[in-house]
Amino acid sequence: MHRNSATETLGRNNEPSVLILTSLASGTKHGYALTKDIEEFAGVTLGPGTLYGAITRLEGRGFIEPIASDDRRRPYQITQSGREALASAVQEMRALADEGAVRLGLRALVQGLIGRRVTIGLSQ
Amino acid sequence: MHRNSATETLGRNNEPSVLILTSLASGTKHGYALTKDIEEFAGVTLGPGTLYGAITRLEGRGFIEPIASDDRRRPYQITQSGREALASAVQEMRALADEGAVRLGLRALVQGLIGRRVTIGLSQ
DNA sequence: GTTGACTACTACGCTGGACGTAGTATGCTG
DNA sequence: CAGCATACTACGTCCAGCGTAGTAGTCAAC
Repeated sequence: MHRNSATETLGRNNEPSVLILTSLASGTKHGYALTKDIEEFAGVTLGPGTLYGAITRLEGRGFIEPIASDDRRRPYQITQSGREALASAVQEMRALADEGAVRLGLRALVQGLIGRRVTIGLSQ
Repeated sequence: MHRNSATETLGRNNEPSVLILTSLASGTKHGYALTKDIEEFAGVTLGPGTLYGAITRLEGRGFIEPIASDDRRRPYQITQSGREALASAVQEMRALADEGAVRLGLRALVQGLIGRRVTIGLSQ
C-alpha cells in the first residue's frame, strides 16, 4: 500500500490537516476529490478514517465549512480562519526546514539566504 | 506557558522528533540541553514527557544513540540513519510548505523558484 | 545549613489524532 | 448485470504528544 514515507521514519504526522487545507486552498472539493488531489501533489494516500476524521476536526475548528449540495457529495471550502492557520503552518514548516538544512550542512539549499538581503533573478 | 502555536491550530505535531534531530545535527547534547536549544531556535518548550518519550523512540529506531558518560547526564548523538531521516523530512517539509504557499497565493515566497533555474546573489 | 533556583531526569497516566477495516450505496461501463 | 470507481459512514485500535508529580544532584546566597 502506498504509505506516507514520514510514517516509516519519524512517527506519526499531523500532515493530514495541512494536506487537506492545502488542497482546499486551491478550490472547493469533496472528500473523495481531496483524496485524489492529495495523492497527486503529495504522493500520500489518506484512508477514509484519516480523511473524514481530519475533515470533521477541521470543520469543528472553523477552518473549513461544508457547502450546500443535493447529491451524496459533501463539498467543503476553506475559511478565512483556515487560510490563516495554513499560512502560519507553512511559515513554521519553512523555518524549521531551513534550520534543519543548515544544521545538516545542506547549506546549498539556503546559501546566501541567512540574515541578509538577497536578489533573486531568473537565468535562461 | 509557552506552548507550540501549531498545537493551538492544527492538532498535534510530530515535530518533537524533528526538533530533536535538528538540534543533535549541530552537535552532541543531553536531554536538558536539547530542551534549551530547541527553545531558542524553535520557540517551543518540550516538557519532559514529550522530550524523553521522543528520545526513547528515536533511539529505538536507530536515529540517535547515547554516548558513554559518568555523571547523571545522558548525551546523545545523531546517527547516519538519523541524518538521512532528517534530510528526508526537511525536503518533504519544504515541498509541502511551497505547495501550500503557492495555493494560498503567497506567490512572493516562491516566485521565480518554480520549475526554473534561478540565480541567487547577495545585495549590499 | 537550609532555602531556593537550576539542572537532569524517571515514572505514570490521559487524550485524541492517525490509521485500518468493514460496510453501504450510487453511478457508469462493457 | 458484473465489476469498478465514486463517496462516504461506522467503528475500533494504537501510540505519540503532553502534562504532572516526583527524585536527586549542584550551587549560590542568606
